[in-house]
Amino acid sequence: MPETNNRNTLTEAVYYILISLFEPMHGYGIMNHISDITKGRVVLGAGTLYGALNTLMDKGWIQPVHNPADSRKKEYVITEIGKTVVKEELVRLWELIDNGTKVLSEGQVDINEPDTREV
Amino acid sequence: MPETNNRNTLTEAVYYILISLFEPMHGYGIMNHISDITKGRVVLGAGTLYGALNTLMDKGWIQPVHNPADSRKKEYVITEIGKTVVKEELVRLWELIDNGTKVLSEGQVDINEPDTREV
DNA sequence: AATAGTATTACGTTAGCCGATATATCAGTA
DNA sequence: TACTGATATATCGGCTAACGTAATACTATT
Repeated sequence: MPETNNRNTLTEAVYYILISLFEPMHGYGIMNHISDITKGRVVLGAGTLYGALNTLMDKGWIQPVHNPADSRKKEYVITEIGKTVVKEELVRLWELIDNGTKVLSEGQVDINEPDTREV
Repeated sequence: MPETNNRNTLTEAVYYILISLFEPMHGYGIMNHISDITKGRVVLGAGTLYGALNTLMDKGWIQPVHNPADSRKKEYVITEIGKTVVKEELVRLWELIDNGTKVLSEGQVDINEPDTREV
């Protein structure tokens, strides 16, 4: 029984699906949308997409939307819970960037310089 | 043959190991350091840590450092390649944050408002 | 000897992702 | 009409990376 569930990070696929669904969108549209806003860097396979959609539905992070106009297209939209998850993920991403830029700006410790860091 | 290798993202563990090694550090110290700077949010298991260290050595992102002072401690440090990887990861993280904050600031489309979006 | 610090690996589990495949609809066109 | 290509949903199966646990072992300090 793992007490510390470290899997509280979103994959890139899930993250982009979630932020795509701040407006209602159908599966195929999500694929194209993600490819668009990442300039082709992130391209989801069909298995990834529809698999993730099911998982997200089970978790209650997204929900289906009925659109009577085109019965062929099944639309989804993010839930309030899903929005909270995205916000929490953004906090985590900020932490990563903070810690990363910190060491990059500090650069290397000069080996000839006396090291005044705390032990 | 997958043209689009989508595995160009760092895991949280690898990311934090890399930025820890902007100054030389030994395995056990890395564990504690990561736990420190993430305020206990990220705690690596031993297997995760040493497994990742080996992988990173193979990739040439980190390299061993000899410290004659304490032969018991095997120190590592990030390479130039490793630093480049971190910088590229930061670019990716910025993209995620940009796209995320964008939809969050835009908020929801008001359902009573005429929808002027493109089709 | 006991304790704390440190390194290492073997092993099992799971998540995540992709490719292949099947199916169906629609628009355009030959 | 029939064909074709793009659109669209869905699932199965398999591969791999990632992770954690546990166990082992060594060394320094007390």
